[in-house]
Amino acid sequence: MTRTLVRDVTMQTGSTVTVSGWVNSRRDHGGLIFIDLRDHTGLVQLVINPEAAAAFALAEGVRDEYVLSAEGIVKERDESLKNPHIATGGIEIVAETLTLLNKSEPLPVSVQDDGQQSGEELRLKYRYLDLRRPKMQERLRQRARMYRVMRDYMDGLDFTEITTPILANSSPEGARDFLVPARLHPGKFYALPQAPQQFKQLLMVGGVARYYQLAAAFRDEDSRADRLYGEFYQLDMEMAFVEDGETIRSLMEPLIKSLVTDFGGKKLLSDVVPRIPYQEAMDRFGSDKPDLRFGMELTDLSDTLRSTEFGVFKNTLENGGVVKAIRVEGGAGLSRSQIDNFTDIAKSEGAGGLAYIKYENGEPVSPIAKFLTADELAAIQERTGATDGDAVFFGTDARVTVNKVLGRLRDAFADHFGLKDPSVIALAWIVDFPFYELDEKSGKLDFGHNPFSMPRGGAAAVEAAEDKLTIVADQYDMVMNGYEICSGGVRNHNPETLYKVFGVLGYDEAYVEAKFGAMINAFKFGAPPHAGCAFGIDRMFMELVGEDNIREVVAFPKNGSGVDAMMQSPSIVDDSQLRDLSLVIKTVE
RNA sequence: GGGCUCGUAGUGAAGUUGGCCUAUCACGCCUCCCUGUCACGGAGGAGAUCGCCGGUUCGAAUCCGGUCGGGCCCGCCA
Repeated sequence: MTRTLVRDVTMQTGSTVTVSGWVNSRRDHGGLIFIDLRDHTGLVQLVINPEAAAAFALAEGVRDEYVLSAEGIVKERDESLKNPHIATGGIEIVAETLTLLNKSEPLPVSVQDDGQQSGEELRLKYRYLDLRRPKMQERLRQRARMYRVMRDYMDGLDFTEITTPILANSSPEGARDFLVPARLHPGKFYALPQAPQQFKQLLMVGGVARYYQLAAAFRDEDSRADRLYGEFYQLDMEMAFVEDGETIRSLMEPLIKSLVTDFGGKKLLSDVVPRIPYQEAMDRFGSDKPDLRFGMELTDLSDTLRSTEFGVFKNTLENGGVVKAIRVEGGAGLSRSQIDNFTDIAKSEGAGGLAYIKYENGEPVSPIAKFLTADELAAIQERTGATDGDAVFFGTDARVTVNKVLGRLRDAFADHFGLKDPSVIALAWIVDFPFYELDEKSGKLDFGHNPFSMPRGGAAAVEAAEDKLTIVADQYDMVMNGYEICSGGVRNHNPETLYKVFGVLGYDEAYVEAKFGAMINAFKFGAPPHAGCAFGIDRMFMELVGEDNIREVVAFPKNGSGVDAMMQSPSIVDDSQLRDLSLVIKTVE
């Protein structure tokens, strides 16, 4: 007995077929029973007449989500009975035999897309039921298609997919590791890789030249709406004999564009993907991952207001801070309580408050207007381009704080005014990240992004720079609608330069060798220059299919506190397992 | 670690300025009726110690304190 898929049933009109699936719904008319049977290809209506006595008797006891097999003749429906809303609505199967393959208790969550959707907590606990929903089925298939597009593209460019170890080593930089106790080496641990970074660089030394991988990455950091707890997937790639990031960017860009348009069916804001230096992005958008679907660029008014007598601005400017502004079109219509909400957002990012000017009936209306001269008010309006109906919001503080505050507000205003067109994807490369940055708390110099990237100009430039903060790395992120979807860089393949960049932070050669022995060693044996990057697949997919929660695009995600509500992991293990691992559990404060 | 927020039948919601709440509605569930439905329809029924603990009060789903769990955010995280 061969089974026919529901989507193919129409082609079998007039023949006898066998279909199998779940009872999507049952409509019992007393002397006639309809069952909508669902498989992974769609729905089809079974008609069960009393003449098929055994089938009819069984159908009377059938409930939603029972698993059935049905054999019967595919019959074209009378015109008046056709249902244009479903793909198989032109036909129905007149069942001759029904076989009950399995029963089902009433479901704790809905498996229909429409109507009430259960809370996420329940959906995750019963994920196997949630996955029956057509939308979730489609997500899983779409994701597989995206994998295929990426693999086809990389294979076509002669890249080789290589799987790197999951049992790897703890890395001192970056996120918190997941540790795995090593049974054969009591007291020692593997770590799950935060990224295949070191392995892929070693592949370059190994002569692979063009590597990629759809790689699992593991990080034990708290989750967010756009950040999974624990594990996620990257399109990780690396390429030898590349000395500038532009080579990588222009190599990967067509793939992403095609994912946006061909795969995602979205419009690109611009076919030219801008390259925006990090500092410029911070100054113009207040973010290193700006959403470019809308404008609202920040205006620096520090020079304009250099001689103001308004105390708040004056003090900040005298202390080396800045005054910047953001013009919000239509912002004059914001209510007091709405502005209070934006003020709270500003404060959460470190602002003391949120000054603003509304432009109504040709007049600047503002609590601070009386502290500003007419010339200053005119200059503010001219510089920001504000017109009637707009509002201008000010940030005044140290430059980094102001950028952060206004960047966050820019995003919040865009949400409020609905400026994020879901059918449009705006891409950008953020380039030239600072190699070093100042740690805010300690005030000490630290690596900005990744210590393994090449400082522009190499060791000589590091040596020569008086202010180490001015050293730039050939390091780049790709941004998609305000989400960072890729990070990469030209790597430092030179042992001497590696020692140098660590030396600036006070680490000696012995430290570097202890921490990154394999890589340093490898680099002594003819390491080619190389560069690469890694795209966050889950996050990219989420944006392409228009979800705003990343758990929606993963089959079995953990919840926000790292618990798999379905499998109940993590869990307690047997004492014998701990003994094997030479471990004793002792809870510490 | 911190901030905000949510927790009411199987599911989704209403009620939350204390009292006609003996907690409302929809879906689902159970029983019965129904031969053209496709959100089938009709009649009836069951199902909730309002997350948990404690307090205030004559009286608590409602107020207070604590606690547990979820979500969003900050920290953290390429």
